[in-house]
Amino acid sequence: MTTENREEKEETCRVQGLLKLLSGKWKPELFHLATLAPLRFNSLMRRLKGINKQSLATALRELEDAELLEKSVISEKPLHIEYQLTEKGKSLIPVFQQLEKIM
Amino acid sequence: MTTENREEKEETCRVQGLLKLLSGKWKPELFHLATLAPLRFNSLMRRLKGINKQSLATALRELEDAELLEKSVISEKPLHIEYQLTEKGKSLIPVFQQLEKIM
DNA sequence: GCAATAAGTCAGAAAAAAATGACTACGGAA
DNA sequence: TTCCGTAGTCATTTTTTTCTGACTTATTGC
Repeated sequence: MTTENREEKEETCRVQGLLKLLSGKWKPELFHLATLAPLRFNSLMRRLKGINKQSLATALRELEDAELLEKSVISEKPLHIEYQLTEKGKSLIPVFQQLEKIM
Repeated sequence: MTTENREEKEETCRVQGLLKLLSGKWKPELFHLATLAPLRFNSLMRRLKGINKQSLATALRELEDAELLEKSVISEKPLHIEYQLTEKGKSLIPVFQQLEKIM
């Protein structure tokens, strides 16, 4: 069996979607912040230095659509919205920790 | 301590570089193929359907620069080049396996 | 009622990533 | 010496992503 032949067992990469979802200029850090505490839009605008509303809104929506984050309306003094990790989102935390060890 | 206050312990995301490296249109699948067997340029051109030389060359160089892949000249019949995972590259395999479970 | 805070949307511009097509360089076979 | 396979590079175009600035909607404080 030559090295060339060994390459035959083709199979599409299933990780692609998740990597695409978590990549880009802001999403890795956004996800990381989400692992620490619930998040609010304007707070994120301040903490992700240099981001703009459009990009933040898009990133949040994509993570929400993928069910890694969920949105909830908090009925406190200034009525506001919080984003937090779903169970699926939390299941990614150990993966991130492993990645940190490798780098 | 309010939810807002809890967000204060800022810390940059260390995973960003690796996610950036492994994302993009072709790199996840390229890396995945690399986990299966050593790879050659023209074989990859055929297997990554729709890719072009430029993009493949760039992806390979980036993974090589990050020391996830290494290049070696094989002195066989038609002298050629093989790309294979480094030890650092191999350490990513279990991470990918974990990601696959989550999806 | 008027301004401020909170959480956005939208259209267009700029920047970054990916694709195209032509070209290069080397070794081996005919 | 000419052609083929292998492994690319380079300049330019196209596509995708990100940014900018103006505008929106709802709630709250004065």
